Amino acid sequence: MRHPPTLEAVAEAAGVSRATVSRVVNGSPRVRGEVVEAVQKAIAELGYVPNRAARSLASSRTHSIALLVPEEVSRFFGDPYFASFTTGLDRRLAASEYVLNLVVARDDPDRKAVRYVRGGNVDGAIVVSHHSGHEFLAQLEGVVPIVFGGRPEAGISAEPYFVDVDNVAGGRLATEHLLGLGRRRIATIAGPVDMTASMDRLAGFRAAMDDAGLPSTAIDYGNFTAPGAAAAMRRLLEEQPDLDGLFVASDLMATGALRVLAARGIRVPDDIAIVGYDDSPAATWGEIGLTTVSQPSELMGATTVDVLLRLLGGDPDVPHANIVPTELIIRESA
Amino acid sequence: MRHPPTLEAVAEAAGVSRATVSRVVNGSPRVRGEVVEAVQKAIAELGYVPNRAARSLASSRTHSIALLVPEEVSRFFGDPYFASFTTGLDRRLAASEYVLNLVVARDDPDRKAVRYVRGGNVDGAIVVSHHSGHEFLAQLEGVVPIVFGGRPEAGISAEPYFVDVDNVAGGRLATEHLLGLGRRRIATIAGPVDMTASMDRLAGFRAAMDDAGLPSTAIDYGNFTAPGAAAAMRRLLEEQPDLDGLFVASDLMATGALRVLAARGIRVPDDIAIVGYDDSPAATWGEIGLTTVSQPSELMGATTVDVLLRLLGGDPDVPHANIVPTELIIRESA
DNA sequence: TTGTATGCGTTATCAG
DNA sequence: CTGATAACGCATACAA
Repeated sequence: MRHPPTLEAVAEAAGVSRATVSRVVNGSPRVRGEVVEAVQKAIAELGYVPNRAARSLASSRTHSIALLVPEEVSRFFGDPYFASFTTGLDRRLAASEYVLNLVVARDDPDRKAVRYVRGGNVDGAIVVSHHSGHEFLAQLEGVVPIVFGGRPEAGISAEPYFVDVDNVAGGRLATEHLLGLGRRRIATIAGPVDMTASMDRLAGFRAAMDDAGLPSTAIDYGNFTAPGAAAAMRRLLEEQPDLDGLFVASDLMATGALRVLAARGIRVPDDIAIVGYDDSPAATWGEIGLTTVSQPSELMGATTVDVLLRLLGGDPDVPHANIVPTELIIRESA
Repeated sequence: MRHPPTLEAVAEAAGVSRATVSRVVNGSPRVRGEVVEAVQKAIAELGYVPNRAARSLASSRTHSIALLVPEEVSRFFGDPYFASFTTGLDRRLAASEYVLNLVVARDDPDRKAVRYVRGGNVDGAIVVSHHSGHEFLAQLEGVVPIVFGGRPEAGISAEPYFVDVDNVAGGRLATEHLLGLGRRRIATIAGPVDMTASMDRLAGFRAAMDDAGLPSTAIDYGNFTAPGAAAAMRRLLEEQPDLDGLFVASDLMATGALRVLAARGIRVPDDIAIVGYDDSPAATWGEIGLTTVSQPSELMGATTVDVLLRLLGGDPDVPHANIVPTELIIRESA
């Protein structure tokens, strides 16, 4: 592990001062053309790469941002939403000077994540999760700019920057589609009660049912997991066997519900029409394509980066709430 | 974004020198007890967190390692192997002082990944991928210690450190399971002859048969594809119609073999017991679950970290080849 | 346009 | 056991 070349070495090789080399490296316009060339030649020959720690120490900017994911690693990987979100984020980030540091930690016992951010490792952070109540995030308040993928629970941040879809509108959209198909005995499988996204979708469901003059009583909860949704589906069928419509708050949960229906010989969409949420890959895993509300998660990831970069760029009027549109993707299930 | 407290501030608050504070922070044994307490109190009160850039610059250690994944982001997330590998890796790393920097880049046009590592951002790197031929990795040679998850293709690294499964043991494991079921007329469908993984599995098969005093003559090759395996299956049945056991060197090939058996009305496992390899999703595609040899990917991730940490710790005799055991996943086919 | 000098926050090497 | 003090590699006011 030999010693890498420093600015000093490049300067010597090019016959200029360190300051000039630094200017060339940072693309300063006021350096004479031939000097630039000479320096770049020296850089190439020596294989010089700026030392990030030194650069960061001197400029107090790290050129890296953290993606904080307060989830289990397995959960992070298992959920297509995160995959898609991260893809959009990564793509957008690739076009910038920044690099991404992924910090996945469900709980943060040693406060490693907090120490990481507070230790000046990153210029900003993006937080994505389906959960809330991670009060350790409060420790990051005011340290660096933070943008949330999905509106955070109140209490985590006073006036957060976030990117989100209009989940109430999404829930309404799904439900109205079912109503438009003539379904009247419609149930919903919601996500966790401690998550705004989940609760907003439920609110949209209720609003649509109210508007149609129908009772929105068939409600159960699936915790955003397939097994959880399967259990919810069983309970719903027990209470109301003659359901003809179902809105499930995530596609992953929908797969769980579909499995239960298939096992009982209940046909989709003939007997029960189903609308999911997310337009994740899970929507097309099964025999029949799932009609679903599309969360443009890739766009959300990209937008989150945009917002953060504007913040880092010192843009004075970045909006706190950044809402991206949802749309209904119609397939076979409804 | 206020100015975070520095060592200096802590030193002043505790009435000692910076050097002493540094010692306390780094757990040096030779500091008087009461002084330690005073310093820790000051640290807590000020909410001091060491600045990583400065620390890294001074000590030339970053306490972070990179996970380099030369794949598409979507591929990285979609593949259960990576998910599981990363889970094991992350768990092991959580117990250490290190943090993980994820760098996913299929191609590296701007050499961002290379620059990142060469820029002194990490103390070491772990590389996982299904692909080979990523010559950009050669640029990292000698910069920091690197450990590969899975033996890298020759040419990427002269004498690489890597973690891999023991394919010979895997082939043996599968075959011995068949023998343990009382099967005696056992055939195998191997992979390509020019792949070590494939040949090692075959060697394991032969060794197990030898040990059992049985002839290992029923051998054919399926090129790791389902059609190839189907053809091999037909040839094997032609030569020896009374087979009662079969070891197929990949689950994908097993699906091809199973199709042939089904077409001929040969029952699995009643007539022929089958063991596959990989524990891939293909193992559960069919009607009957495939008993298969699984790569303990989570263990591999953890082991990769272990190896790297030993390297970083200056351990003089870390083995280059680190082989982890395989395990048998028993389902219905054998 | 270029060079000089200083400081960024820590660690590490000396003395004491 | 503790305190000065010199690096660490780079960016950047300030001079020239």
